[in-house]
Amino acid sequence: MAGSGDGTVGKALEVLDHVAGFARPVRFAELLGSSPYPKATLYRMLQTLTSTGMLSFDTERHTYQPGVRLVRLAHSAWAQSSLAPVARPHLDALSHDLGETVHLAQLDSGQVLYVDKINAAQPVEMFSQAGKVGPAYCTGLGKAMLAFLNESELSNALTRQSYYRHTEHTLDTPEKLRVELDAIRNRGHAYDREEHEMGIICIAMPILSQSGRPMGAMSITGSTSRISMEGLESYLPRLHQAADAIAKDASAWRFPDQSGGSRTVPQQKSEPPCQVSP
Amino acid sequence: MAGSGDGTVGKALEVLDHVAGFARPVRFAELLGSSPYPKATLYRMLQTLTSTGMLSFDTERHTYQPGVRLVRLAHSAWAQSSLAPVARPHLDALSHDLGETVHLAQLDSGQVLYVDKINAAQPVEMFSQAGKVGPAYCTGLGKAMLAFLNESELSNALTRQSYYRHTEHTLDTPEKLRVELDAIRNRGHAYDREEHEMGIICIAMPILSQSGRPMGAMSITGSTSRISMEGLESYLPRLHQAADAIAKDASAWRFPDQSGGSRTVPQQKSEPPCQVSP
DNA sequence: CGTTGTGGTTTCATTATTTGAAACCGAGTT
DNA sequence: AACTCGGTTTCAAATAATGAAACCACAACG
Repeated sequence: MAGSGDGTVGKALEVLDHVAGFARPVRFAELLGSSPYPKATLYRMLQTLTSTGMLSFDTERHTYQPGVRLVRLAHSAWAQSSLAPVARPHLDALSHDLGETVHLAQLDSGQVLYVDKINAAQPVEMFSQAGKVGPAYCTGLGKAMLAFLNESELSNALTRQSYYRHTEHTLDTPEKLRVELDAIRNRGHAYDREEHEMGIICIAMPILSQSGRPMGAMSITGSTSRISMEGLESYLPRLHQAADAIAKDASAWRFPDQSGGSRTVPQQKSEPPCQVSP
Repeated sequence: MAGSGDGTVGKALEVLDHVAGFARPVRFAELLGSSPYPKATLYRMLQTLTSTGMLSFDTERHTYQPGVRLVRLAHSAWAQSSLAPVARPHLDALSHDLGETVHLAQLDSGQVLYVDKINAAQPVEMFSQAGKVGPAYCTGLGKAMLAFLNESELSNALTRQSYYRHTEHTLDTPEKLRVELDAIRNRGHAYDREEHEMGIICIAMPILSQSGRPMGAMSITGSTSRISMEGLESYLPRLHQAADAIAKDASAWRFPDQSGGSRTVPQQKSEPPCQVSP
């Protein structure tokens, strides 16, 4: 039931998030303005984060930005904690068969975290998609996952939604949303009827563990100009099959090898500082 | 000149790295075995990291693994701190024209951090490539960047190499490496003559800032079965042109907008804990 | 040319957090 | 029942974080 800041580390990470929140390099003063911490404290936190490579500091412009060390860490997070590696072949097949765009996402802090995307035509946009976050209350993926949370998780998650009215179809209150989630739970899959963005619709399905918890969700997306809700509906069997297959693989996965605990080949010796200066 | 652990946060991040180092879920005891911290301390650190979502804990198997929150953070790191977004069109064009695989990397802690890859044929492998790290001393990309570091940075970086002899062509001492780096600095580009992996060769070029510092490097890779060193050499002009263009764009970049400091649309309300249980 | 302001950095006594040895706990062995 | 092996909790001592205020560099101003 811990709130936000777990000790020093928690605070430091809040600051990190804060910096990442600006989608651009930020100056100290800007951060200070929008931060609960006093000057000196914030200053020292930034110092620490910078010297550990989580942030990088541009000495010319005096700006902070998320450091590349994160990219490295994220690689292992993505490879291990996300469904993406297991799901990839299934998504590929699905997108290939149907010729539509397919998304894979997981729930993170009540938000939809995209972890993979297979673009129908174009050659993928990589990271520019994976790692992106979106609202849960108004996307097919989000609703598909929310619908299968237990009550305590759900009520927690519902608190975190902004209920911003993106379009005229957005479900903009927890009450409306709960009704929809019940329907989804019964039906087994979710729709996005232009609730997040006009002209964009999708059909989404949760990827459930044995115990029925949502490990993630996948969706088939289309634009109203190209496809109708009924059109998407017709993909249901394939979608269902893919989601099941991923769930199955994901559970099977989890027992790689119980062998030794070190990397194959030595790569480096110790840890270092890190700084940018263009 | 700070060593490794900056205060509590530094230590916590070391632990995080440690967990990420295992490329699989790890149990407490395993970590304890290979950690300098006493039981209780390590335990509490893991708790903190888990409750902040940097790690996730599998309650069934009692294992830790990097948390998805990292993926989210890395997205902004990648988009802001890496050359990838700016470089992407150039890499695409290059790979398309030449029909070869192109890599983009940056130096992180004396190692090569891949931030993008355009695969000649296949439709990209996403994160599975971006975020990966490799040795600097025996790759074209690594050597291209090392060659343009200043003496203090270089000697620091050279310390961090493992000099593991991957192939019979690997330069396996700092001395040999320095000679090679001098040559590269004069020549302006680097080769990988099967130094990292037999059958794989590449030509690499640093991407230099105005001040001559290496912001990153790019390479064209091939297998000896398909192309010769001379073949790669013939791509030099295009490679050079691309590297220059990226350098130019990267410097021009850096002035997005000076407008307000908040996101466009509200997305969530506060920060939460995070846990996995499949 | 001295004054005021702004953005950033450092000091230092106070306060809160981290630390780790050791005790403890629960679930399997033997 | 005694023992061991992961894992978790306690508690006084050691350490690190805190933040008000001082300080510094530099630029704009009067």
